[in-house]
Amino acid sequence: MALLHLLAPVARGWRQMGDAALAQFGVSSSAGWCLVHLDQLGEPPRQAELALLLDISPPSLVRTLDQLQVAGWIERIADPDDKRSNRLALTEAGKALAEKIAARLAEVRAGLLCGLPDGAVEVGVELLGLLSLRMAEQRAGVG
Amino acid sequence: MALLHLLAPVARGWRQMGDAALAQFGVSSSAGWCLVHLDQLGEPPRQAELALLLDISPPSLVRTLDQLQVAGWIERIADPDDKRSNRLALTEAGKALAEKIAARLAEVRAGLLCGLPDGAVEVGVELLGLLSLRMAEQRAGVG
DNA sequence: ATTGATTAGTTAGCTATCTAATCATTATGG
DNA sequence: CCATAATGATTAGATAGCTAACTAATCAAT
Repeated sequence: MALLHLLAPVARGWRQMGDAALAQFGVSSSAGWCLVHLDQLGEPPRQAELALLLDISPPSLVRTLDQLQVAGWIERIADPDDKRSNRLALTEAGKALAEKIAARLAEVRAGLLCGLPDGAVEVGVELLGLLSLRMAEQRAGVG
Repeated sequence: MALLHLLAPVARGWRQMGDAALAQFGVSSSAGWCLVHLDQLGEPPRQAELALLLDISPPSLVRTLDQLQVAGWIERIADPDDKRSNRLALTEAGKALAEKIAARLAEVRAGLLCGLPDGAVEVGVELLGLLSLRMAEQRAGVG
């Protein structure tokens, strides 16, 4: 019953915990996740690919990338095969930062998830995955 | 692992489904929930009480209440016992609208939650409730 | 009774997200 | 080969949330 109502505040809380944990590095949670994903990908992705991974829209990603680029942590490299698209690459400094951030976020996540009832996280992931699918269907199918 | 990453997009999706379902009434999802909660409460609450129910901060509520008041669906009634506080009451029209909205949102919720694995919703509620608690502790205790 | 702290609501300004529209480039189909 | 469609990134403008700071009113304590 209250499940759907809990989603937004818990999501906000998680973002705020990330923001607090990454404040020491001078980046927000959303910027931090950009860096972490870029570090984990082997090949420099296009912006739309990264947006898909982060579950945000391409326009939303632009601002964050601008900040990261100005700060010197990423580069937009022109794709030689397609002049419309950029490839997103970490700088040296960005790669080092991404690793610190990943470690910090893993700590925060571990602190938050430790000692939960057996199997709860798995059920939760399955549940949220299903809801996500259904929402995507509704947007596509009914609309 | 991906649990925390799923929260934000699913929460956004749910809000968007609410917005779409309530567009016919000319209200957003957040405004709609205000009305529904006001209708379900017996006594006209103060703004801070409603904010608590909705899991948002009191300043965030102000804008929504302004809109609802301008649209003629709620009234801010001066509390006779405490000149600082308002009591939030639905107008006649607001009460009628709140009931339509509650029915519409219940439909949407039912469509989204039907046929999920046994007990998944219960586990999800427990999980999110626990996370919410831990986040509140961290904010209070560590900060 | 006056001073100081707290509380209710608001305002101002920030962030992150969204959609719709635009521009440049690439792909496609007569 | 050219016209049209589709794609990648961006810009513009909207919304909902937040914190910090402010006003007005109430409470508490000497």
